[in-house]
Amino acid sequence: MKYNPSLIEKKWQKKWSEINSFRANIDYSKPKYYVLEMFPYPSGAIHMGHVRNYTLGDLVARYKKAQGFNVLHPMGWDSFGLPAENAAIENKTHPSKWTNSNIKNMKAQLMQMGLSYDWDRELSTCDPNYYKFEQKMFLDFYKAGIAYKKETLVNWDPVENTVLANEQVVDGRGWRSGAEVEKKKMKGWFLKISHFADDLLNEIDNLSEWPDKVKTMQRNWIGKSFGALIKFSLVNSSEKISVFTTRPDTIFGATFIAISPQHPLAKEISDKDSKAADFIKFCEKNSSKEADIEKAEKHGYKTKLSVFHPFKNGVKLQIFIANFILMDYGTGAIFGCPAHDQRDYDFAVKYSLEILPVIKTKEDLPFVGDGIHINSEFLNGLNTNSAIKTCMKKLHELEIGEEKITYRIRDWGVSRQRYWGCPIPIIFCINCGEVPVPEEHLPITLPEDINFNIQGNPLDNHPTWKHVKCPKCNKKAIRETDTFDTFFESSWYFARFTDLNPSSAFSKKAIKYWMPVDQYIGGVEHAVMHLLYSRFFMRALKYVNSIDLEEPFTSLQTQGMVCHQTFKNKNDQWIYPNDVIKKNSEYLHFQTKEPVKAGRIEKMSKSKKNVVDPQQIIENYGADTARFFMLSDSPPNRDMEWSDSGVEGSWRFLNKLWKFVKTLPNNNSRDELPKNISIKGKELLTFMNTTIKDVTKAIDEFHFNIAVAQIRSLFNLVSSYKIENENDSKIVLFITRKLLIIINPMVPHLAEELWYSLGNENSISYECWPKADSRYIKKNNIKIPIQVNGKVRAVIQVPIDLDKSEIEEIALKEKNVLKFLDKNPKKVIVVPNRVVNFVI
RNA sequence: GCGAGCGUGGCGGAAUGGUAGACGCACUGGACUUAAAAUCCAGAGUCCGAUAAGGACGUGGGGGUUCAAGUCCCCCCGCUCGUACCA
Repeated sequence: MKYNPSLIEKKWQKKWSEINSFRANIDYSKPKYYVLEMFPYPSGAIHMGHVRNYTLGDLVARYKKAQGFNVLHPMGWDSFGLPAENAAIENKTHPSKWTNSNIKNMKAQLMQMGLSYDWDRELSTCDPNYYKFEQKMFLDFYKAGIAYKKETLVNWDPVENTVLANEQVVDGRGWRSGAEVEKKKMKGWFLKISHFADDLLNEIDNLSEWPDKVKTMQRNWIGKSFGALIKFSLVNSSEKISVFTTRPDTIFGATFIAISPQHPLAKEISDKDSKAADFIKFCEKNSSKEADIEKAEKHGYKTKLSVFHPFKNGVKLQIFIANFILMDYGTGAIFGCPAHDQRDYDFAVKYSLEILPVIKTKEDLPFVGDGIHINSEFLNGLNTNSAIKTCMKKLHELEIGEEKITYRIRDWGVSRQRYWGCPIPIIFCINCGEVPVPEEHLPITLPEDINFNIQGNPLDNHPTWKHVKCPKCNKKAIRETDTFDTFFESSWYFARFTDLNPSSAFSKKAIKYWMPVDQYIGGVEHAVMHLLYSRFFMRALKYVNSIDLEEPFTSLQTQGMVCHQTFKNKNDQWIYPNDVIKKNSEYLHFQTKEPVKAGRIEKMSKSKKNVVDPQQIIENYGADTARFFMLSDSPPNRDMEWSDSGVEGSWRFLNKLWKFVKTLPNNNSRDELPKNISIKGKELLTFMNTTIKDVTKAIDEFHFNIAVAQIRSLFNLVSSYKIENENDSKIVLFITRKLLIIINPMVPHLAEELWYSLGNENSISYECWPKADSRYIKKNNIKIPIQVNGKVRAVIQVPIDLDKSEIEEIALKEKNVLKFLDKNPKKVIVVPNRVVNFVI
């Protein structure tokens, strides 16, 4: 019988579902293990990125189950979001219809992959039964003072009458309308993540099982910096302007002041100065993306105002409005010290401002390093650190400044002017102002009858939905028509999975047993925002006594992207890999037979057409082959290349495995070894035990590609073993059983089928993960390289743990070593069991 | 721009500071076949050498630390992710 994946995969998926193999229940007799992959946005069909992510998670889930853990492995849908609205506009389908049909389709696809999810715990964030809890959470946050409303600038498309996401602004224009995007002030809801900034920062140190790169990125994102607030007095005015600086020591090098176009003072100035108003307008045309702001050419407008230098008598500093000063950081105003700051330097050169060095250096300006201060009166002769301290003291004395800690992180804006999101439970009343919706009125659900032909927010345009009576005074009032940012939903779904009870968001018992998530796996693109918001959310929920937990994820693994070769035809148009055939190392178009140019290997994306549909792969090769290939080539945290030949290789291997097990003498598999084991048999068992040890280590360290390589090696060895007698047969069977158990988390359908064909009666998923038998692993002899001046000249085989002197003696007998030892060695380095190096 | 990561044969990748290239793919030769596919066996970093022994070179580039560097340090180049309203 040939290996027929479509047959056996369906069979086992059905069986697992019948016996509820993966249903998770609280069981205090076992240690728990919660594996979670980042849930998908239901975009329509699964892509290779999903296949990779969920294959990794499934391996962990099945591996941990085999190790005796009580495993929770759930899956759900991050189903609110912008694409559903775009689809609604383009295809005239309702977001909910579109979303739910996508979910149905994608769920069927995930089912085909044989993933060990407890589908009883499936959730979808656009379901009122999910989002009703987050309306309650928001009210709790609001009452506790960690949710508040403030004014913010948004991208406004004047043609569509819509707020645009950064992604929808292309070269300063709306992607659909093509209209020039304007900045518009709008009020929106914010969560006080800044209140938890210190804790979020400090606790990073305790996330020992997180990748360092993610921790570093989060630290930098929070961006705590120690500095000073300095108040400058305006000339001819009683007003003062505060600036934040991390380098108060360079104050004597200050030659100008720059403020953000959104600074209140800029507003004041523009009221009287039309050119200033024009300049601010010009700045507002620019992109609001940080990258664009930083890369944009620096522009400034010289106002008529200036300030007094706090220490230099009679010296005045001109105030500029400048496009590169961010209102959100520090005080939205800086003093410019061109000699010791790159940006200030560029600005000073452009506007011919004075560049006054205050730190001694031989290097070119700007010099941003540490050094001895000059031209700085009472700071002269001091290094940076002492100059900062001395300056701070002086600022205190004169009562014009103080120490100040600032954070780069800004409060989280959660308002979106969109339909397909969770409604924010606030009512605006002319008499009573903001009124939280009474809890008994929750959930506030979205109206179904919406019109996407009218531009703007459908909730705002809806004829009746927003008109309500004020819960306090019963007079006419209107609902908040903003909905939540979808990061809101993804900030607590992992906790919800532990118990889907309808009455409250969390059950204490379930949270206590299952949380935190032991292993969280997802794309590295979420390294900061989603993961930081989730960490914040748990703290915020704790703050309002909703949950007793801080860190949501104990161990984190981030996966790289799935890439594929790109192809273009002679007209430089992208070609689907499916339409390309290879002939004599040349690529041709399948239909036209025209030559095709092979381009770079890039992240799979629809625009470049270098996508491979997982559905096709599963249909052609089966889920196990797709899974096995996903695991075999690249380490999970790196980008991987999907290659057709690589898939073929995995397919071939699984076929070999199939054939090998199917042709074994079926003598009712028993987990036992014969009494007499030949030398050859012992060698094989040594290899098996070493493999078990190494595979276990590789899986623990998330190096699944190494685990695959080692399993392949074991298979190569055991399948080429010549069975000569009953004892050999028993050994091979014994090893094959172990091989199937350790490959089961990778290719569960195949492993299960072969397991039964060996005569076993229970699912392989109930088998325990094998332990390496240390008696077999111990080696007697070891190979040691002999070097002369660091170059290998020979390799010797010696008993393990041999004396240094004896190793040296043996090494000196090697012909090729002697050939290079024309002098007496100056030094001999012998590292037992490792290396010998003669230095001449 | 800033923050973070990555860079090893023809390709994906392996390697506690200690024999660079495990395992696989592609390739080449052979077996099987009327033939092809599939399968099985063997070979293989590059160059010199005889297809040997052996040697030289070799982990993006340049420098450094060390008896010894893919691995540690400094500088540079390239690519990727994030950059706060995509998810």
